[in-house]
Amino acid sequence: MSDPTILIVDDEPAIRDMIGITLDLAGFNSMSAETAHQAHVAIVDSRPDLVLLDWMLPGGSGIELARRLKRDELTSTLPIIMLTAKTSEDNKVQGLDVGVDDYVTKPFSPRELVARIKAVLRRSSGTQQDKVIRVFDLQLDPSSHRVTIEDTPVDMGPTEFKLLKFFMSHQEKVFSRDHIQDQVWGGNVYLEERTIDVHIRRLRKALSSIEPTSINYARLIQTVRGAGYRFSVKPA
Amino acid sequence: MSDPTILIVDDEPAIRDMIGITLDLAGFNSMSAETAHQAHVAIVDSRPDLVLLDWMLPGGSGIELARRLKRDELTSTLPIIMLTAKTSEDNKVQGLDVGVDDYVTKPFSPRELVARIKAVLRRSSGTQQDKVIRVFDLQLDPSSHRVTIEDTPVDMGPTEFKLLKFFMSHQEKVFSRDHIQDQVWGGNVYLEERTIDVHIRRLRKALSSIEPTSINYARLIQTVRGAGYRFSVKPA
DNA sequence: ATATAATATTACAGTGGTGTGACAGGAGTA
DNA sequence: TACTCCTGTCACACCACTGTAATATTATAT
Repeated sequence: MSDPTILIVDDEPAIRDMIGITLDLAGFNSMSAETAHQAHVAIVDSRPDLVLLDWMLPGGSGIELARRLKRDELTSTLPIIMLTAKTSEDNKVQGLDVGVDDYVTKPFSPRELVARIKAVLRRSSGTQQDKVIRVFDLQLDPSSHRVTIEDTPVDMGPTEFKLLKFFMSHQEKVFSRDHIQDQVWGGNVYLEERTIDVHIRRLRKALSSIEPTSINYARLIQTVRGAGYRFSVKPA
Repeated sequence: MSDPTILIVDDEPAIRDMIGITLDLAGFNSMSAETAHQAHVAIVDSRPDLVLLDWMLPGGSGIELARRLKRDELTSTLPIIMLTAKTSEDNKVQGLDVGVDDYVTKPFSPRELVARIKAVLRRSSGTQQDKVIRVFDLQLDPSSHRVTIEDTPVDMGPTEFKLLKFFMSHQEKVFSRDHIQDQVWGGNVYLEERTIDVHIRRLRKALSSIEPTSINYARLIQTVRGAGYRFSVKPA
């Protein structure tokens, strides 16, 4: 996996720069946003691996953003570290209540910040992203970037892998082509709608290639006419 | 859910028309305003789903309008996409700062514009909080776009799905064909009245197809002679 | 009972959404 | 450089779905 990208959300340019430099030195990619709005746009567009979020954004929108991110299913697994000048227990509790992953109080040392970031990334990658997803004898292992059916490797391109990973981690739910594009390609790429179809086709083809040992796993990728596609264990 | 309405605010008629045509082709309803004042009236009156706002309105009132809309509680959630000829980062930052949801620089391709509009609408519409509707062993799940009877999937077309969803979320109430047409097909299509009957028939057929394990769910769709149809748990 | 209005049912042709193969350009590699 | 793999797009084919008209059936009124 390439270097994780960290989004810094703070209204003070000096803080943003300082943290940015620190993170670069520590081997992270960093990007920054000044407001909650900017941050939300950046998150949807660029899908960072972690967000450093200032508690005290103008308008008190910091915690509001955190709450929104955790509420929305699509961003709820995105790790968030809150930055705050206050040390009061109240805030801490309130922050963790929202579902924030960790908490750093200003002033903090670069070393502490980096350590906490690494810890959170390690924790979240252990539990969330890198967990093997299994459906019957179809296995997808994010960490080794591999898909197997009954322990036989399935050959597919990177895009099909991402597509399958997205579907397998959001089963039994229909996604429009637009939605799929957002999730798999990212928010600021413009595709012909039918392109999705072609990749679906390639994914199905890949899943069928191993057969016919047992069930046809391509059937799990279901077309919902007029609505989009769905990964489902139940028959269509 | 009918087509979203987009308000175009630009002082140049040519631009308004061009965008209007683009949006119509993409399946949106569009309306336009020439000045910030007109726009504000239109917003209050017609409550569009999104505003495309030219940055450079005469009198520099574009950004002023954006700020006002975001400040006013009643319109603060209305998504705004700024249009501008400038590519400078300054404007971008300033625009996002005001709370604008996205930013498109002229000249832009119709495809990009439509893609951004869709993305913003998707983002702002929040997570679908659609809950599963259940009547006895008949279940309709909007998020997976599925209808099941005793966990057996029921096959039906998109229109029948919408029809059933409408009925199940408005039980024990009679609806005229006109009303059903408005709700399921949308307001601006002309249908032969009998067409509704045919879809009712198709829906009943689909609901009967799973049987005969227990009750006949087609009976829940009741004909009310001279008035319309009704979804009811009680016998007719 | 018969007539009449309202609804049910069937059949059908047009359309739009999706599946599929082919292709050219691009990114990465040897 | 030549090669390979991958990607996005197009063009064509196919079929599920749609709306309508025509016919059959049922309910209400005379």
